[in-house]
Amino acid sequence: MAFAGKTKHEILSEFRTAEILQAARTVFAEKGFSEATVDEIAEAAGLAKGTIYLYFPSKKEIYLAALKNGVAELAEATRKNMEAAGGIRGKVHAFIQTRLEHVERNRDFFKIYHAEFGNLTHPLSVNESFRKLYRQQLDALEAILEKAAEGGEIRKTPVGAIASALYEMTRGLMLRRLLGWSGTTVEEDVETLNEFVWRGIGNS
Amino acid sequence: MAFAGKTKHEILSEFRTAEILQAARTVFAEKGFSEATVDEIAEAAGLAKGTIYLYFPSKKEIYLAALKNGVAELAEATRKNMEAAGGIRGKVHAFIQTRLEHVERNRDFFKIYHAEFGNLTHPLSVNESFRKLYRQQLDALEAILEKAAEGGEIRKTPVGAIASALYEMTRGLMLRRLLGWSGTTVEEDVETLNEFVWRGIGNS
DNA sequence: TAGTATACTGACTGTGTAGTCATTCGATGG
DNA sequence: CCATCGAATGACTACACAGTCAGTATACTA
Repeated sequence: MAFAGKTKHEILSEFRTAEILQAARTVFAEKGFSEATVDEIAEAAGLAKGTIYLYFPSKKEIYLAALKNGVAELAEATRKNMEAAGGIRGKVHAFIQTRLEHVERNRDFFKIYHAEFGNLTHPLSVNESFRKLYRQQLDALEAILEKAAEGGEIRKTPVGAIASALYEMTRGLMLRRLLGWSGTTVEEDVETLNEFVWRGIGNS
Repeated sequence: MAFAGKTKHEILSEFRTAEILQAARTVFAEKGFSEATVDEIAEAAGLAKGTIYLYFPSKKEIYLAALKNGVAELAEATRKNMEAAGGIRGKVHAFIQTRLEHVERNRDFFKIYHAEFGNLTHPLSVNESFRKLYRQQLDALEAILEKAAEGGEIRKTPVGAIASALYEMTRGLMLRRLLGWSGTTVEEDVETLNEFVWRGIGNS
């Protein structure tokens, strides 16, 4: 981000890369990977197709760059906010809130992200590492729930299934918002979901 | 299904159509729509490509036929079982159970079905009607919850969001099973989810 | 058995698009 | 004002694949 100590070449390169990724996100979000063309990305970026290939080796790499970028950012924000929150109740709330709020600010990314879940069952798909990342997030969630269950903070449940349920019900509301089917604010959705989850796993 | 009163032509036609759809389901499940080729479907069906086009006008139509078939079946089974069940508690249980059990018997279909959700945010995607169907199912679920809330069977909640959550947490466990990440039986998953949901929306 | 009808075939065509590269542009500096 | 050089261009190539259709095989009929 800082330009200090960078050569002219590096500055330009970073700028072009960011420019292309921004355009790619718009196009991939609208059409999906297969239907999008590199020409469209080039046009959206205001560049010729050849220029795109000066900065990325293939269409697939552009896609992966756009995806990984956002995924890492979201995962990190989620992890951080959960860590900062005290107690299982706070952590679950942070999980839901972080993700739902993130949608609003990154609609294009979320369309790509969401579409990628559809490819999870195709072994030879664009992104094999995406499955691992998904698995890691579920495992992390599961571990937190497991610990809370042991500590008596929540009732005993099969935590693996609950982690999936929690993850996916949140994603469900994210999708709902993406489709414009929510007449509610993010805060309301967060509270609705949080209360639902909590009454579900609470030991009261 | 019954062959009575059918011409030779009709019988053959039905048989070939079913044969092709079966092969298509296998191929589309494995690769997804874009990555699958008509040649592969032909090979899986033990037919030449030209023959495929005697029974279907395009690749897209094969896909839609394979998809709609299964979607209608699942929706109908779900509706029926929910209707037969008494009370909101039974209906919710029927919803979860029907869908989770269906996965086990229709793995290929579910991979296609699941992949299609990924395309929901792409307006010009293969299947525009899929979104409507999804919406209808959510609306139906919402209506049932709304009624139960009015009747005091469950506590007052924003039913739209809860319907999405319920739908998607169920789909989440379906995906979990599809990926082979469940070490549990269907019955266990059904019970886990049902208990989670019920404690979540119960007014006790 | 010959003649006809119908199901099937697979080599071929047309198209869309990923990726290339010879050429042009424009900035810098002598 | 010209020379040099890296960045950008876009016409072009190669290829994959959906969809076609002239030709073949098979089943029926008389």
